[in-house]
Amino acid sequence: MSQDRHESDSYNPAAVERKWQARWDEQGVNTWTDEQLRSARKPFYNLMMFPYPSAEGLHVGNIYAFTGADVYGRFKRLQGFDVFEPIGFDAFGIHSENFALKQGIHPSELIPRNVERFTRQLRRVGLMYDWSHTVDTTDPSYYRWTQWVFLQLYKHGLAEKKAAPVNWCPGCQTVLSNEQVVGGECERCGTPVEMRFLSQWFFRITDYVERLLENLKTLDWSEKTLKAQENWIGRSEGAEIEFPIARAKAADDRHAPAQVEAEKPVIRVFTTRPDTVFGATYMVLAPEHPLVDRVASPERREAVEAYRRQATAQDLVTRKKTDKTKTGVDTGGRAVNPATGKEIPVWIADYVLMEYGTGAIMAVPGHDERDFEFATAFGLPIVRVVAGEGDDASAPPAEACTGPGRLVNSGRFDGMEVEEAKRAITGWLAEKGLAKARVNYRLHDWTISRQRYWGPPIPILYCDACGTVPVPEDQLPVLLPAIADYKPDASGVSPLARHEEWYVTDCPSCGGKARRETDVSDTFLDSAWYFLRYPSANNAQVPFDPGLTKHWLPVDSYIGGNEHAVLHLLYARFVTMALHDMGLVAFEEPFVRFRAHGLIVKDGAKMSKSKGNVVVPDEFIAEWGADTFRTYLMFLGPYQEGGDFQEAGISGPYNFLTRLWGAVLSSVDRPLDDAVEQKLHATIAKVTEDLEVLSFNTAVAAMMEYLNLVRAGGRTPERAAVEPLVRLVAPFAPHAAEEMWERLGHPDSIFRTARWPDFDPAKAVADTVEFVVQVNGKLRARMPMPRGIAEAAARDAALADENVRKFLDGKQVRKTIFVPDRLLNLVVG
RNA sequence: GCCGGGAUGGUGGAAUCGGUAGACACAAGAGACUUAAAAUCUCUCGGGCGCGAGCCCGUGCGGGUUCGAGUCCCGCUCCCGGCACCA
Repeated sequence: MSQDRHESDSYNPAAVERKWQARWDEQGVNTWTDEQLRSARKPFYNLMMFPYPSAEGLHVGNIYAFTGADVYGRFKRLQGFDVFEPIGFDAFGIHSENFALKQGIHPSELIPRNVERFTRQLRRVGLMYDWSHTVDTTDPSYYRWTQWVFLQLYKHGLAEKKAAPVNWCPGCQTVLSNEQVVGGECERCGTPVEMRFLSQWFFRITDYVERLLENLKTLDWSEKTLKAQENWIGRSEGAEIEFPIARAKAADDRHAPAQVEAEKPVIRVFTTRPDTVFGATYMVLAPEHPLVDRVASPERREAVEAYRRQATAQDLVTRKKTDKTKTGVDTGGRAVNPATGKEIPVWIADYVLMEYGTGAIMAVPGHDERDFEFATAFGLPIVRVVAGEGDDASAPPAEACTGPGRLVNSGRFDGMEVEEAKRAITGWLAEKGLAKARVNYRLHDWTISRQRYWGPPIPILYCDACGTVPVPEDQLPVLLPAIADYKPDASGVSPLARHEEWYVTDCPSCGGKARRETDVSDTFLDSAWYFLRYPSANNAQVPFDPGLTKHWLPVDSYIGGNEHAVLHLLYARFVTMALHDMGLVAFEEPFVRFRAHGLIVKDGAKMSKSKGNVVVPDEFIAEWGADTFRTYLMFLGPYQEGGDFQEAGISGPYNFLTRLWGAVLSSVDRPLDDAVEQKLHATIAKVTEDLEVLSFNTAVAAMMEYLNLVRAGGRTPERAAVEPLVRLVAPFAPHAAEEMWERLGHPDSIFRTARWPDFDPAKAVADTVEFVVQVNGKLRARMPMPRGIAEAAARDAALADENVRKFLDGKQVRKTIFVPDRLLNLVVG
């Protein structure tokens, strides 16, 4: 007798899941051939952020994120879309390298091991991935094209090498992007970041800043993600104003008169408050400002130098602390306030940052808190130039006064309101050539050089004869050599710079000796274009096939963590926009819709090794099955807010699936009960609406509620009652749904043959409603009423109710509020 | 400091075009079935009063608008996330 029959009628998750995962693989249920990708009728690109394959393995947070995205993808598939759901590994980067160093295992050995483990875990969860279209950023067949992307940006003038102040992490011994510096510390290792001047490759993301900001309005993204991007870009409107230097140093004039003539002896400042220029009583330059030497008077030079040394030696954490006592020194130099014509002193102080604006400010102590604090500490003059309601125009403010008001002590602008004065004063100074309206951004160009080993080498050569030469595209990839001594050092150059046999090569242009760029590129470049690669993952000829790209992109739905709101998402947008301008892709924005999922916490705290509250998913899946685990994760809270992982709670979804299983197996062919039919339609409607907006927890609740009715009192369920429920539950518990689907007599996979159930809105509502009667807004009676009951009839029934009459107390009903099918409110007294 | 999001039973959370607060689930308690256990099914489950019908109170705090407020407005407190000596 064939043992292929079902041994048992009780729900055995492990057996069911093993069976269906094997069958999906055998039959290619989730994979696409390139031919199929080309001919798909209703393409739907369902993307989730690919993981970094850490040695710890997949954690609950990953599974939570992926399951939500997968539930949505499966839902779309059942709705008839051709869903492409790929996955890959973001395996380059400092994270991986640091871990490899710690373990003493070479990353080229460690990473494949981690990838393998991740793959095994992901498969166990039953995600609908197309395992025939994966990417691994460390594979030469992938990073070849990452290097290609670099070259495209280079060719279009968007990549340039320049000496610049950079964030240097002494811990990781590499340069970091501003995005990777969190509170003055390295995002990876927490070491305080120092400022260094190094020659680095930059991408000119600031060329795109206005579009990156403007396009945000067109995106269907989570509000918090949009806001984070907006904050990060940090646009502020104001003016650039010139303050002529009053006393240029005599020494300079003597030694380099021509240069002095060429340079305008002015200090430029950026301000968002040009209206307060009459109140600028001194100026401050950042200690690193190039004009410091020029303005400093000979007798102050020593003090200035001393302060400068002290300020630059300081790490950026301390330097950027708001609550720090203000320090600074007078340079002895003076500048002219272009509004008042008066000479004012020029100071240097570390509260002015070289990297923002022009690195110099006009200080208006009367109307800026920092300037006020500084002026108070050093006895500099404070003048009021804006007076609010009840302010004394003649007296200097007792604290920085930043509110609205009208101008005073500002000559012809007196009496003008602040906003108007901003425009008027900028215009007035502009006429004299001393100012212009300017927009300033917090966003800086993207430093992509990394003095590390574990990344794609930057595809650039330096030739004595030809200068900077891009590696010809047909010579890509520039392979990352296998070296044993990949540990970084304090030299400021990459470990690759220790390998002459690698970096010395022939110049492709003149044939002479050339030297390779020894830095590798930032990991964020790897992930800034991976979504373009997936459909073309098996094409070795091009980075992304134009036809497939046109057919499948932009991405229809993208789901990931909000920790990437400003890093990955901004870079991906920039790269896409640049490729669009090169005519390589048809769209500017890569992700039409993005939703940030919430965080899974344990006992109210973020899971972390040090707290010892990390939940290892494997054990739960082994104990309860992937279907229960998935359903539980989706049920525990609103997906976009995350929730608390409580072990006890998992039995709820398990019971639900078990009860559903029992209902399916015991179901009989019998016409649907009226009440069940109504609830069925209502449930389909609810689940459909909820899944579209990722409200997974309420969708699960609706299904539970429906099953409770179907099984109420131990009644035998109708087949027609449970069959649609199997389809509704399939996105959450795909394996169990397949098995139940099969036992209901369907030979092929539910995801291939079944359609998402339709509902009839007319049948989704009950014939009888529970009608509420209020007296003066307080609930006094509930009564079953036929749907659509008229106000008059409802009123008659209400007035007949004993309790209602009691509260009416014989008084005149002054007013009646009638909400159809809901309530009647009688207002008396 | 600025910008988002939030605060609802013992617990996770439902319900916001203003209209029955606490769906669904966990935990707890009681019961049915069973030799027993598991499984399954039924009931109770915000606080107080009442034999009961029912009544009063209750969605972080204080006001307000409204026939009616968890939901809207004003003023606070606390928590989470982003930005921050950004000129």
